[in-house]
Amino acid sequence: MATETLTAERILDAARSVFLRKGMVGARMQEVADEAGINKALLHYYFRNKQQLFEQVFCVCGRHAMQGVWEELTQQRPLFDNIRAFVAAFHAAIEREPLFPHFMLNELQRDPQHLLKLVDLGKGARQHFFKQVKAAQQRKEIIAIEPFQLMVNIMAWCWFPHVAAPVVKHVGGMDQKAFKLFLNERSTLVSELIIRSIRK
Amino acid sequence: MATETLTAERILDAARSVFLRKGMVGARMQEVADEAGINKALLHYYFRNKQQLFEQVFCVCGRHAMQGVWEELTQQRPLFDNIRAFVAAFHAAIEREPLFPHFMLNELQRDPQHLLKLVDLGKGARQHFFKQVKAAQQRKEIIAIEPFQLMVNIMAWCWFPHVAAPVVKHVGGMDQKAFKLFLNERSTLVSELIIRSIRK
DNA sequence: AACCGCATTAACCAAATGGTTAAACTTGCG
DNA sequence: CGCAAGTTTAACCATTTGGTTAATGCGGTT
Repeated sequence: MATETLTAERILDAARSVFLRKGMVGARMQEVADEAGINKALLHYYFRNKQQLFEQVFCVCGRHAMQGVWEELTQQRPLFDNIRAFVAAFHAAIEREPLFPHFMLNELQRDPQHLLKLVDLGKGARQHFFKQVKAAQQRKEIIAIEPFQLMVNIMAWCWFPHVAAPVVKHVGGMDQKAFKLFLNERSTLVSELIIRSIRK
Repeated sequence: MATETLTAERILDAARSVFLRKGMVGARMQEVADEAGINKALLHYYFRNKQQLFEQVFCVCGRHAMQGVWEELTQQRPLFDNIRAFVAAFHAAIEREPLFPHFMLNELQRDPQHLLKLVDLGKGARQHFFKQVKAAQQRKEIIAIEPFQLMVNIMAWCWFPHVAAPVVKHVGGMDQKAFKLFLNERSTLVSELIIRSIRK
């Protein structure tokens, strides 16, 4: 039977869910097995050990969650439009996998080794972005700023509200619904304020 | 003998170091004991269990790390000066405890219960800040923006580079020294760009 | 010295957890 | 059918880890 791929798929789904919630350290193989509806031994039959299972999930998740987001930076459009599109795409992507930002940063802090598997993902997009920023600077459209600092600024405003979700919710006195509204407002606010912060 | 407070102090120091690096889940009581240069049983003699030890560390750490930072927002100064002072103070504080941002957000994600112990810390400062923002808006000094969004924007630019330190370092191709330089540049850049993003 | 209370330790315990093994079940095929 | 190969499971194992216990050390008091 071709049940193999089905089971493996079920395992990967369960693993992704558990790892995203608990992280590599906090995740329990038993919990993954339970959520996949299988025996723990079968887990080891498909994935030799926790580390290997984690790496599969990590790579797939990293690629899947940010799918199509980086590309928005490489389009043949004015810089500001690219920024707007990128922020909007990011917002939409995270809505599908809200725990991704925290998970990713957490695991990279724990073992920066994993960086090597992901860093190349947005490389082309970043290079294109840097070039476009420098061009805009030469045309005096934006202020003098290290392009990398600008990149970090954009990422910070996109990622932080999710990484710090519990704090933001609590300090702002929001429930889940209010928080979603808050994020929605941000989606456009962020691009406009980023542009405002650099426009000449 | 008054060695009691001394030992307890040594334990708390060791615990803070270990917890900051490994987090509550990844920390090992044995490692704390080793780093404090004592027996593991003595650890439980002073702090009944891991949870209690963690909570002590968490509270002390949260208060200590941000000491004097929030206050910068409550001074009788123009809004922009308060923002500049806050960002600078934050930068200086984090330099003393670089792992604090990641630790804090991680633990709050794991168990938002801890929020209750810290949320009141900056409450007065935030209220004062919000009032000042609204006043500046009425005087047409800054654009219309939800004060809370502005607050999140400031925090995001301050916290994110530290929370995402490994990624930032790696993508930017920086070693430790270059990273410190990068953060130093940011310290002034952030306040100026924040102001730029809202100034009318 | 005898004693008392706090500080400290070595040895131990029980639960959790990642991982293994050997047996059973399923399915396709000659 | 009967067997071979892949799939699934119950039971088991070794290690780690938070936590306990009972004994020892040690300084001050009478």
